[in-house]
Amino acid sequence: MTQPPPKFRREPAEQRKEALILAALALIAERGVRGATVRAIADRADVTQGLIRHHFSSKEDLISAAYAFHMSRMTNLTASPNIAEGASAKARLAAFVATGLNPPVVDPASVSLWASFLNKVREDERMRQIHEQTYHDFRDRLEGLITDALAEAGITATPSRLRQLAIASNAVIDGLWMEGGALPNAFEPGELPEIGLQSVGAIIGIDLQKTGSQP
Amino acid sequence: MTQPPPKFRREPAEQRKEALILAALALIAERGVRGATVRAIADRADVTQGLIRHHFSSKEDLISAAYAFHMSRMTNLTASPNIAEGASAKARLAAFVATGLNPPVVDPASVSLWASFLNKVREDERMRQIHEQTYHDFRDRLEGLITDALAEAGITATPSRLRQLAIASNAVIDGLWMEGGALPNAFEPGELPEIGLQSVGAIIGIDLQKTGSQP
DNA sequence: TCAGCAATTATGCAAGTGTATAATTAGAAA
DNA sequence: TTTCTAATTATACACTTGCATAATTGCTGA
Repeated sequence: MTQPPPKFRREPAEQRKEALILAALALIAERGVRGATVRAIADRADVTQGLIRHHFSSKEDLISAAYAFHMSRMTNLTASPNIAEGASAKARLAAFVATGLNPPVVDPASVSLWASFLNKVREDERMRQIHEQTYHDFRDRLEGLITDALAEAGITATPSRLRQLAIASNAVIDGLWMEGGALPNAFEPGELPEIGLQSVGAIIGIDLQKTGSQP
Repeated sequence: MTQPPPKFRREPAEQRKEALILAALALIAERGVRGATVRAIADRADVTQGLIRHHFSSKEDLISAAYAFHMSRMTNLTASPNIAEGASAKARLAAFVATGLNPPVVDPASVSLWASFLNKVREDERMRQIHEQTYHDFRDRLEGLITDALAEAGITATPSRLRQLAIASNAVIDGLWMEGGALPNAFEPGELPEIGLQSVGAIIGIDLQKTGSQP
């Protein structure tokens, strides 16, 4: 007697939750939050819809988890320095800017996800906190890099001015990121990081483009 | 015999269409596209739902019209020069930047609307065209102002460089606009235009802040 | 090997969705 | 006043939605 093949596989909870989150994110990016129905998500994850309610207390709960997951993923993407430890502060800042303006950070799906979540962020308190913290994390890292680069160049700046430089640089990066994702064909490859480096450099008063990777 | 009061008012088609569009926009800004159901829109416009189908061939049609209406409204808001005819090019550029970074252009509802529509833009060809044209209109106006301001200051720049300066300046404005709308409490009043003027000035190499309104 | 538990499926429901279609009726025109 | 038409309401239908509940079933530990 041969056994009939199993009708489904049991997965550890954490693993299945992540699979459901990934399916939700893919659908939200493709069709917006409204296209990410419980049934569509379950379908994409090759699972029946009841399972979602078993792992998440509600659809809102899944969406929140997906948002947190996505934001953390984006943070990790931009966090990876990708540059030698001993590099100059200027080189590190330049690398940070360039990373945020190249794939995979610049990506239509990412921008689409960001936009889809923005509305929920305004309603849901938990989401608002994730949003604010991610934004400030990114800006604070930027401010730190700017501070170091200025010090390295022998330029002094008040904390208030450093804050403004960080806000402005962050705005350039965000703006370019957004436009690059929303209008993927409007820019040449490499144009976004080039403009970004040039502009952040002009704002803080340091040329970031002619940067050898060596210290 | 007194006549019973009329049970409803007949409005000219264009007027009712605009009322329906405004109701739709208000709902989308408040609750996102998913909250803007046919019934909710009709309710807010003090009308029964059937009327929507009489004036628009489908809900999609209404949403498209609302998007075009909103974009045109935003364009008009930023287009109003609000500054004397004979003003210097520098002053006109500064006024343009400041207008885009103050209310009512900077506004949570506007950002929310923009985000809500972004997904639809990727699917719907008609919406994509509206989006691209609005973006390029704004950027082209910016490029014209930058060109004039540079010429006025005796600075020459290649067309390619002018394009890059416009993209960069546009990105700063967009980024600040977005952050100001998404995190209304994260910035002091007047901080956004201040940073915007400072940054655009640094990017193009002209101080835009110490600008008397006189030519 | 087998008992028990949690992961998974199966089924159904009540509310809300966009849309269609027919019945009213306000208001201008004659 | 009466007619006529387009604006408006009224009603209903088929479908989707999130959620609940009960019935299975894969797997692990004794």
